[in-house]
This record gives sequence, C-alpha cells and structure tokens, in this order.
Amino acid sequence: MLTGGISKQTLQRLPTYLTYLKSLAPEKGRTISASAIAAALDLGEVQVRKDLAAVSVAGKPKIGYLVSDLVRDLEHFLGYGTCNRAVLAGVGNLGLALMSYGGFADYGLDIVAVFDNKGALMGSSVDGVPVLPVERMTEYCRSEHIRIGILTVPAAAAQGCADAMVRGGIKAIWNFAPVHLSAPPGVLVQRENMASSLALLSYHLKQAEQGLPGEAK
Amino acid sequence: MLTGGISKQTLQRLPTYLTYLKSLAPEKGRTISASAIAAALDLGEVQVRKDLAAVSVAGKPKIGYLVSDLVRDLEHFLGYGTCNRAVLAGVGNLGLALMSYGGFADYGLDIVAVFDNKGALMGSSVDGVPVLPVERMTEYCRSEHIRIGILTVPAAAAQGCADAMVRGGIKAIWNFAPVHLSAPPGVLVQRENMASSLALLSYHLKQAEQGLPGEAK
DNA sequence: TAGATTGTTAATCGATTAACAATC
DNA sequence: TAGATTGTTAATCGATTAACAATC
Repeated sequence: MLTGGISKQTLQRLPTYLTYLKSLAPEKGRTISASAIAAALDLGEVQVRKDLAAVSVAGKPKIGYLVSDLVRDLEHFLGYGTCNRAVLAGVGNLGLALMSYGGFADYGLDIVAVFDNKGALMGSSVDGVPVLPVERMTEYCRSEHIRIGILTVPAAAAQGCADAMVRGGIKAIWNFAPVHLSAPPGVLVQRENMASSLALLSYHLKQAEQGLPGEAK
Repeated sequence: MLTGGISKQTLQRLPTYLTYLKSLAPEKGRTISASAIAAALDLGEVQVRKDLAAVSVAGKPKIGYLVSDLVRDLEHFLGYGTCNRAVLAGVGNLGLALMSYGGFADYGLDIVAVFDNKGALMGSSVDGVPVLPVERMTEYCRSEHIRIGILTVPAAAAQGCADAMVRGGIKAIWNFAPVHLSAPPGVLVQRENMASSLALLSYHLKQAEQGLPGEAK
C-alpha cells in the first residue's frame, strides 16, 4: 500500500479503466456497471468496484456508474489536468519514439527539453522541443524546477545521467535503459523493463510447447 | 504460480540478475554471494537465493555462486540460446525504435518480418527485415510457424491486428498499443502499459508534494 | 573447528476473491 | 415490493520475509 491508501496494483489499473471508459460512445447520462467493465477488461467485478470506490463516489445501486463522473474522477485522481513538466535524456530511436508516441500530453506529461551529447543535434529541436547538451541538464532541471526525468540513453550512460538528474532536483525517473539504477530515498525510479516482459512471453511459449498435447493452462 | 513451478515475479526478476552478472568483470572462477547481488539490485537476500535456487544448482555455502555457472543457467532457463522468431506490426516510430533497441537478439528474439499498411513502405526493408502489407500477415505467420507477434500499431487498429495474428497461429502477443486486447485461451497477451507506469510516477510526485515538509515515505 | 553462506520451513504481509449487507 | 447492483467485511491465496537448519 502506498501512502494515501491506494495499492500500487490499483493505481496501475486506473489508466486502463479511464482509457476504456473514454472509448465508449459518449451518450449523455450513460451509465455502466462494474460487471460490464470487468467483462470488457478481463478483471474480477469485485476488484473493479474496489478500485473505483478508491477514487470515485459515483456508484449507485441498481444503476451502476455514470460514465462521465467516473471519467472526471479518474482524470482528477491521476492528475491528467495538471501538467507535469519533464526532461528526456537520450535522443535516439527510442527517445524520438516516446516523444511522438500517443501524445503524453493526454496523461499530463509535458516534455519541455531533451538532452543528448551528439554534437550534430545541438541547437536543433524535435517536435518543437529544444535539444541541449547533457552537461546543461542539471542546471536546467534546477532552474526550471523539473521533477520528472525520462532516460532513454544506453545502459552504460544511464547511472551517470540519473545522478545528474537527481542533482538537478528530479524526484521521479522513468528508466528505459536495461540496467538497475540506484537513487537516494525520496527519488522514485520506475523501470520499463523490456527484458522482463520478454521473459514472460518466451516462458509461456516454452510451457505451451512442452505442455502439448495437454491443455496449456 | 505459473505452470512449471516458478512465480511470475521471480521470472520477471531473472533477466535483471542476468544483466547484472554479465556487467561484472569476467574473471575466471569469480564467485558472488546472494547478499552482494541483493545489495546491488535493491532486493532482499532471501529473495535472491530463492530466485536463483529455482533455476540453478550453483550455490555453495561459504563461497557463494560461481558467476559463470549462474550466467549459463539463467541464459538456459530464459531460452536466450534458442531463437524465437517474431513478427512486428506497425512500422511507426515505436516499431522502428524496438527494432533498433538494444538488439533483442541477445534475448533470443528474432524479428523476421514487419507489417504495415502504408503503401510507400512496401517492398522496402528495415535493418534488413522486409516490410510487407498487413493483409499478408496471417498467411505469413502460418506458413513460417511464427509464434510471437509485436504490436506497435495505433490503438484503433490493435484488436484487428491481434486477431489476424491469432488466426496465423501466434501464441504470444507483446502489445504496446494503449488498449486492452482480448485473445482466446492459450494465447498470452503481454501489455507494455506506459500509462500505468506514468500513473505511478505522477502519483509519487503528488504524494511527495503533499507529504512535505515531512518525510516522503 | 568456527564462521560464512546457502537453502528450507514457518510466519507475515498484501492483494484478490467470496460472502453478505446496504440501497436505490 | 423485489431485484439489481454497489460497497464492505471476512476468507483465501500468493509472495515476501524471518528464523533456522545444513554444509562447505
């Protein structure tokens, strides 16, 4: 359980509810039951009710939830209104992909500067965001009060980059580099671990193979 | 617990151990203790021992683990030797990023064809991998016995693409599109959920803010 | 031998699920 | 009212951690 009484798992499911609810045809006054949401997202219905109860007061017995209220409460809880400014380090393929990917603006994330050490890029801009030399990152973060850093540099450069971010006052690092980073207490490192996901996929295949012809369960 | 007696969490940690062990200077006969690994990766030492015991016979009291044995056992368990051929659908920024990202070949993944519906791309190739029209994906997967599909198409196209993959006999889908996908039993959908990660980051910031000036914990 | 370190068994913790009470 | 649906309290399940036994 995190501070504030909401579990990590619940928190991670909230954006999924929101995306689903927003994908529904926006009829005025439209309602939906927890069971319908659960069926659409392959979740338990009690779990859906518990998750929603944590962020919304909306549910009405016999009727369900007013979709528009739920969307409003989820967006408010997740802070999709308030913009979090972020910097990104490492303007390679992955960095560029993230900048163009689905508009993080929808999620309240605003990438305001990107940093790299390839001289050729300096002074240029990507999607209207300036590209600056990494040496200036700490100073930039401090003076602009940036609190989120996104790391898409190679593994070998990641810890150094993270340290520079921490010195600049950054409190949350989204790490795409394939290494474990250490950071002082109070700084959250959220790792996007591609290798972990891949491990699940390939283990599943191995099991399915060996499990045949019996049910793969 | 998955089939085969290893928990999902353990499985997800294994690649992290492997990456860490490989990052060590490769001295012949080098050993390492569970406590040292735990300290380096911010894990509990009992957890490390339990995880390693699930995949390796290597540990010796008073001495620790022989790094080279551990690397060998982890690679074997994770199937990094045996190549899993995969197709990727959606040659946008993210698709390109994944193809160039850190060489998935190291993880036993081999992207052998990519699919898109932008006419301009047809017949061309990316990193030596041919770009084909999506209409041919099902047939291609079936005839080439592909079992892994990577989805980097826009949300609106994702379910249709996944269905085409399933018809082609694919058994594991790595989904980067921001939607929940449904798939028949026996087909694993592993979602890379960027919005979930962002939710953790921004919640952490919100808490840190409100928690001040007290300790953020 | 004594001590460091592994591996296992038992206890704790947290999250999910089931049963039920509340209510529109 | 009766029935559908929410929300909560209790039970279950799984993973982590603590205590301890084994061993080089």
